[in-house]
Amino acid sequence: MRWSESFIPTLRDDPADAEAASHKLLVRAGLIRQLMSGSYSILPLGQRVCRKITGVIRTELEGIGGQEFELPCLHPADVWKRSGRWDQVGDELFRLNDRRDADVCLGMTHEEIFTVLAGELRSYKQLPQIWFQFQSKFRDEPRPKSGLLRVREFVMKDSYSFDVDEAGLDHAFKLHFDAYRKIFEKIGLDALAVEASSGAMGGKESVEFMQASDAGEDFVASCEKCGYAANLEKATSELAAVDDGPGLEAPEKFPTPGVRTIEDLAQMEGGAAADRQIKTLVYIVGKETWLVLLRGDHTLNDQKLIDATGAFDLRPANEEEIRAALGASPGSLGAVGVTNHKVVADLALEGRSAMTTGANEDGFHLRGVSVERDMEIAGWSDLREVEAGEACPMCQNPLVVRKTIEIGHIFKLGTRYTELLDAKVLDQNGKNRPIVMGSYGIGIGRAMAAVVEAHHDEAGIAWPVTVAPFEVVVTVLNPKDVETSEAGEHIHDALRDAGIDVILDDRDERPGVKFKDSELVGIPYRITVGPKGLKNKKVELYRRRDGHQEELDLHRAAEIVTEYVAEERR
RNA sequence: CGGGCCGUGGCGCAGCUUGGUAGCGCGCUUGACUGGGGGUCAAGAGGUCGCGAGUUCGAAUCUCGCCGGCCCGACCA
Repeated sequence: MRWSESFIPTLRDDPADAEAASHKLLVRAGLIRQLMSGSYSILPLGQRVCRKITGVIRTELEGIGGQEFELPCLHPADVWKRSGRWDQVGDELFRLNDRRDADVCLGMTHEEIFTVLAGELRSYKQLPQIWFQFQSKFRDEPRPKSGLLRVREFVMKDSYSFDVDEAGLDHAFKLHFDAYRKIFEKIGLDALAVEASSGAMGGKESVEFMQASDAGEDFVASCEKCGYAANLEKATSELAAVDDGPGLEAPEKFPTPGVRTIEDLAQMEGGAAADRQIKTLVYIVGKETWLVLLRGDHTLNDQKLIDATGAFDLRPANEEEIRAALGASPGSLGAVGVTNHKVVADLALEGRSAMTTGANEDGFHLRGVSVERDMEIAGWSDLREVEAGEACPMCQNPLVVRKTIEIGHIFKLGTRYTELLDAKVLDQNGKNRPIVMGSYGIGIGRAMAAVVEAHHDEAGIAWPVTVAPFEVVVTVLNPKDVETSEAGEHIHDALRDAGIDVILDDRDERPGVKFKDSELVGIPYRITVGPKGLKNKKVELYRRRDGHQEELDLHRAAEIVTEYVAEERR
């Protein structure tokens, strides 16, 4: 392949609207171009990388018995209505009408459609099955950002497992877990597997694969010592016990003029330390008003509340709603004596007494409150967000919190979809039972961006050989010099014939331009062919990853570099 | 959806406050020189100044509306 004939539109400057390193570099190196917010064209160089990534994934999935499909993007509303998601997912689903005015939508994933196909399975003898595809997904994200990291249209590898029972699902899940580890390792990512919330997906267990990066938007708590790791939406920690001391017979109201915050009350003479206060938050859950209780110094994690309530439309109440519900303004709220609203409390409040909380009367608080004695708690849940430095729930070592990119997510779905969409088989006893299902995803573009986040420097991208658009570039310094350009072509042809992905930079450009471009694009090996070296029958090898250089004999260069590449392909 | 910023040749930007011939760098075309880290010289091509209305003799510039993009937050399979 000749650079002079390729469409590789590199840019000297960073695009003005890019922030994340991967965004800047993918655009500058000519791999992608934006079409509109959250929608990108993949250019030839980017497509080559994506093809390598999908190749790695395909190999591993076929290795665990996966069979490849290709399903439609355009779905009838009917199946989404039957699974309940038509009403559940809201604005994130792209909905449209066809010419007969029928409701259709663009698939945001393919549980429904695969489940419809799984309806053709009749007997447990046909199980297990693992089905997968690479297909575009559409999600009308409220805020696309960071180039390929959060988009509205993207290709995803999604796979689905179908088993007779839970044990089968556990096995399929484990197969995927191991396959994912291999995939991410092979494409050059150092993915951390973490416990995650299943979100609106349903199901009871899920694991996310996270790549540490400043460009990420998820936070993960992990323990360096025992390996515990969880998304902050799920993470827990062990807290030091708080000594409440002797309490009171009954709550006692006291004036707290001007006190609006936990901090105010902690500072006030006769107030209470933050960890001796009860924080009262008001949420609108569906059509109901709920009170959410936390220790004063703790923060609510919204996803934990969503998981605990099982609600999908939930938001903080506004000032008027709070007044209407409790008769006081934020700053003096409490749950003592509240019976007309549902009250949920964080586990850290269990058994606590002699606490201070709002009196539902502006300017007054209650002290001497015992949580169980004085409040009607409808449910206890883990609701608070873990903070860095708190003790690991497994081994008490201090937890580390890191920003990460979610590059893969695997779910144990269970029978939600198969029951609603009627995908059942007869078991060994001739009894009809819903297939037990798992679902597993990897975003291809996001994975590519994550690799860039993990492998770049000031000069540009530094692809691992396994996903590089080209493994070797042969840079001809002076293409007008016949001897130089012929030498370059010979090396190029020899590498190509040896099965190496090689590109010949035969452009009539200054050497500096070609060096900069090859480093920006991030090709792992560069063989420089120039008149100076040729006088001694030498060419120069440059390794992008660490800048290592060595001189090679002209006639052995292709052979040696082929070996280097083969080694790194693994 | 709330807050902030921004739309001017392919890319990056100036011009707008104070209305009057649309500019710079890079890139692009042609030619010459040059040839181991984005070279030099010469001659060129390329712009409905996001869109629409208004004010004005005259609008990139002022006013209003709309559209689009980025960032923070909300949200997020």
